Order: sequence, then C-alpha cells, then structure tokens
Amino acid sequence: MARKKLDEIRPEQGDDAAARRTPMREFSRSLPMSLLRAREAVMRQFRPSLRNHGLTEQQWRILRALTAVDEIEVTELARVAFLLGPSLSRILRDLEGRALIERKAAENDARRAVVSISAKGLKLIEAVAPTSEVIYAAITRRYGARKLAELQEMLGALEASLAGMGSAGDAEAEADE
Amino acid sequence: MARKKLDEIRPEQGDDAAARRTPMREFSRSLPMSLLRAREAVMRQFRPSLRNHGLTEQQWRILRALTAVDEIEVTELARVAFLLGPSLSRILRDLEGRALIERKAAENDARRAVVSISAKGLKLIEAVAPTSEVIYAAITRRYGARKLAELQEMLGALEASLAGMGSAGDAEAEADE
DNA sequence: GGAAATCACTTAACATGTTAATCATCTCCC
DNA sequence: GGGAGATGATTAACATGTTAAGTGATTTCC
Repeated sequence: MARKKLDEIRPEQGDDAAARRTPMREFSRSLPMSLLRAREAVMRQFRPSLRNHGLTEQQWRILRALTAVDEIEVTELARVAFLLGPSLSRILRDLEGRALIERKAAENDARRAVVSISAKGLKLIEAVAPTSEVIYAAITRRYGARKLAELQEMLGALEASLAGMGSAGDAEAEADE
Repeated sequence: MARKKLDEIRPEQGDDAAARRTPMREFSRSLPMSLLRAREAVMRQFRPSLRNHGLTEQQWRILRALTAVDEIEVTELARVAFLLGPSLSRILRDLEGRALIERKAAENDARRAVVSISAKGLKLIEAVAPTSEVIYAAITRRYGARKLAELQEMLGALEASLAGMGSAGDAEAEADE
C-alpha cells in the first residue's frame, strides 16, 4: 500500500524545463515538513524577543517550566520541557552559572538532582512574559481562537495515534514484544 | 489582552503537593510545544529506518528533494528542503564526499553552485523509500487519511496567517518599513 | 569602466539534537 | 552485606540550528 512510486517522485527526469516548473510539490506536502514549517513560522515570532533577553528557545522552555513548580527533579523537567537529558544537562549548567536556577541533591537519593528557579530567574521571566503574551495573542487573533484550539486537539490526537507504534526499522525490531 | 497572568502560571507556590499534582499544564499546551511534540512523534517513526541506511533526517530531505529535479541551485535547494544555508553547506560537503551528490558551477554565474543526485544517491533513495512509504502509510491509516489532509491544510493556513507578521521584538524593529 | 553595493555561498562560533558511553549511586537478591 | 544489575545524571562525539562574519563574483550606477 505504498503511497507513491519512485517514478512518480521523480517525473520527467532529463526534462529541465518541466522539472524546474514543479519543484518538489509532493515532498513539500509531507507531514514532517508541514509540521516543521508551521512550528518555524510560530517560533520566528518569538525568537527575537527571547534573544533580546539573552535567552534561547530551550532556555526559555526550562525557566517557563520551573515557574510552575516549587522544585522538580531533572528527569521530570526533561519530560515537561521536552528536552533530551544531554541537552538539559548542558543548559542547566549554563543557567546555574548565570544564577537563574538553583540545584541541589535530592534528600533520599544522591543520584537525583532537584532544580528550582531563582529570584533572578523569576525576575527575568517577568520581564519576558508580557511580550510573549502579546505575540501569542496576536497569533491567536490572526489564526482564530477556535481554529487554534482545534489544531491543538488534532496535534494531540496525532501524538496519541502514534504513541504505540514501535518504530519497526527495516529488519530489526519486534524482537522484544 | 494578555492570555494569562504570571500568578496563574505559577499557582500555589510553596505547596509542594499541589504543584506536583499538576506539573505545567498550561505550558504543555502552548502551540510551539504541541507542534514540537507532534513532529517528534512522527519523526520517531522514521529515524530508525533512516539510521539503518546511514542517513540523518536532513540528509534524507536533501536527497529526497534532489530526486524531484534534474539539477538545482543551492539556494533553491535550501528553500525546498527547508534548511538554512550553513546547515546545507555542511551537509552538501558530506554528501559530496560520500559521492551521493554531484556539484558544479552554474554556467552564467560563478557564484552559484548547481547540485544533482548521483547514481549512487539514487540507489540509496530506492533502498530507503519503500520502508518510508510503509511507515507513512501506517501513520495515515492510524490517524485517518481525511483527518491527516485536514491537519495539513490547517498547518498550511497557520503558516499563511503568520507570513506577514513582522517579529516586533521588544523595542526595536519597525524601523525599516 | 570602476568603486560601492549586492548576491551566493562558505566559515566561524556557539547552542542544541541525538545516540552511546561513563560514573556514581541504589536496589535487589542471594 | 556484598556483588550484579538497574537507575539518574553527566560526558563524549558527531550532526544540525542559528546568527554573524568572510570571500568571491556580479550588478548598479555614477
């Protein structure tokens, strides 16, 4: 049930004019590309503001996540901020160096680290948040609040649909299920 | 017209139990996070197969784009594969080293470079494509073809909505319009 | 027709994504 | 209570994202 054949992917090879007229139509419509472009269109709105405050997108995600809790373990923070462990480790080192967060060992388990936002970090968040809210409101107004809610629901459903789909690379996998 | 106040973002600070019970609900529902998670859920399906063939996601995007045209200039390739110039430069260097693509100077303009996929590159594509199509088909089946088309249309509309929204960082911008 | 501005591409520098390996703890179980 | 295995976090190594600077080649325009 292949969606299309390679012959369709590369039509009219050798015909320069025709190939130049329709560059990558099917490819541009793939789901990963659609998601990538949509996200980039959104983030392009936020990045300049964050940059003005010396924050990257991921650093902002972490600080933003920390404002919602009193303290949180690193693994749990990675989950809610949707970052991989190694990325989070590096960013936490940087944020700790800038005194935007604080870190301490967990009480009952020396392996676990507990992170919290500092007063300085909270102050920074409070400086950035108003602009972010204005941008978010502008996006909502342009796209439509109802449509935005519907989109987010469909995105969530997509995530849920794929939740139990175990990769199945090429010849490996399904060896332990 | 701020969507919410900081007080709402960080409710019940100091109440560990409550904070732990609802970790970052609002934050997880932000549009950028929804798009990021959805895309990751999709790509997680494809990455193992690509990896088995020694390709990263971006390398695959480039080769995939090249199969649709006879040859293409670097800037146009960056546009269709949705990569920034510097990333593309590095990847092309690597792909050329692996003899998966070929590069030559444009006829009328020595600044421009023209790229095309090699026979070896085409062979690789033909080896990967079947698995990718199977995965894509599985995603379509799980999520629903109609729903998938609707989602892509909404993503395109979001992109279009934000097309003419000129950043407006904090205090700069709108200086040259 | 030549200096200045522009353009296409590349390099540089730093931050993150991604997988594998390492390190220190902790748990389990004998 | 001690060793094998599991777990939480970090480090390593490589690839890409992101912005700025650099390098030739080309166009503009006086």
